[in-house]
Amino acid sequence: MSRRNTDVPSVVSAPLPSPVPSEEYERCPVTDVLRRVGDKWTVLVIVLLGRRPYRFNELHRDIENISQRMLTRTLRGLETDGLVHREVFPTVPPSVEYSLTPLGRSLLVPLSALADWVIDHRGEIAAARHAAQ
Amino acid sequence: MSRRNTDVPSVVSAPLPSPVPSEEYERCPVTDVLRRVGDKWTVLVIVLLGRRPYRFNELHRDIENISQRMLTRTLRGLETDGLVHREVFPTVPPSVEYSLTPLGRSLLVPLSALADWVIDHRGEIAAARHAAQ
DNA sequence: CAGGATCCCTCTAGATACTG
DNA sequence: CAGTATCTAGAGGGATCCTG
Repeated sequence: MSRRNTDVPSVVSAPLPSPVPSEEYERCPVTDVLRRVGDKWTVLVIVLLGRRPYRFNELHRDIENISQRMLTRTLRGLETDGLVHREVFPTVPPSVEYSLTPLGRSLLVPLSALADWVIDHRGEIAAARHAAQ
Repeated sequence: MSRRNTDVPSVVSAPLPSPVPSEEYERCPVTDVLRRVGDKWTVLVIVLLGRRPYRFNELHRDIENISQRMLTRTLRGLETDGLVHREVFPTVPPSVEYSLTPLGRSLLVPLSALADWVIDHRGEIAAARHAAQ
């Protein structure tokens, strides 16, 4: 892979066309995933499921203030993208277990790196925001 | 730092209280940064500025279809968080140059890792979405 | 050149109520 | 238990016009 900036590896420093055609970013897969992961609940759900499988109401209890609707939507979105596995046990009453797929588990690695960056630099960000008022 | 899951380092596997108190995620700095970076234009602007400094209309030309308003808002947001530096040259007509701060440049590293993950797995994600219809 | 101001529209989060 | 259905407020995003 060609790289212009040796300080920053990977696709982020790969050449882009100029101007960037709209299809390249409106459907940009990176932004696509960032938007999924950047919503209000998804990261928290992924982190919890990274520890162990959860049942629906277990998540509902452990994530304070999430509505049933948003929990359902978050889980459905993750399931649609193949990040979460949903297993229904035909018991009475019904029981559904959610867990990370191998794909979802692999996402924890870069997500964790980004989370570490935020933790390491949140002071600087807060200071910049404060300075900007 | 304590870790439960040795496969996945860092804060993502650190213990969380149960239930997670609302302040812990509503103002969660990780989600906060993810939401900034997860909007429609921010990543593209960061990536471009990671190559070289840009002037306003240069970005406006190179990012096809972005409105002036959204470019301004995106740059202001990045500036507020200390990720982008804005330098005004008092020429006639006025000239403004945008560049990444060291903080912004450091963000390229985990952002790049996440982008690489997406590139490596976008086939799986697309397949999962297709399978889910 | 680099925006600010204004209006508008869509999309999503969230609350509430109901159900197999 | 594990959801669905409906409604609303607000944010995100865009088009257009205007200016130091």
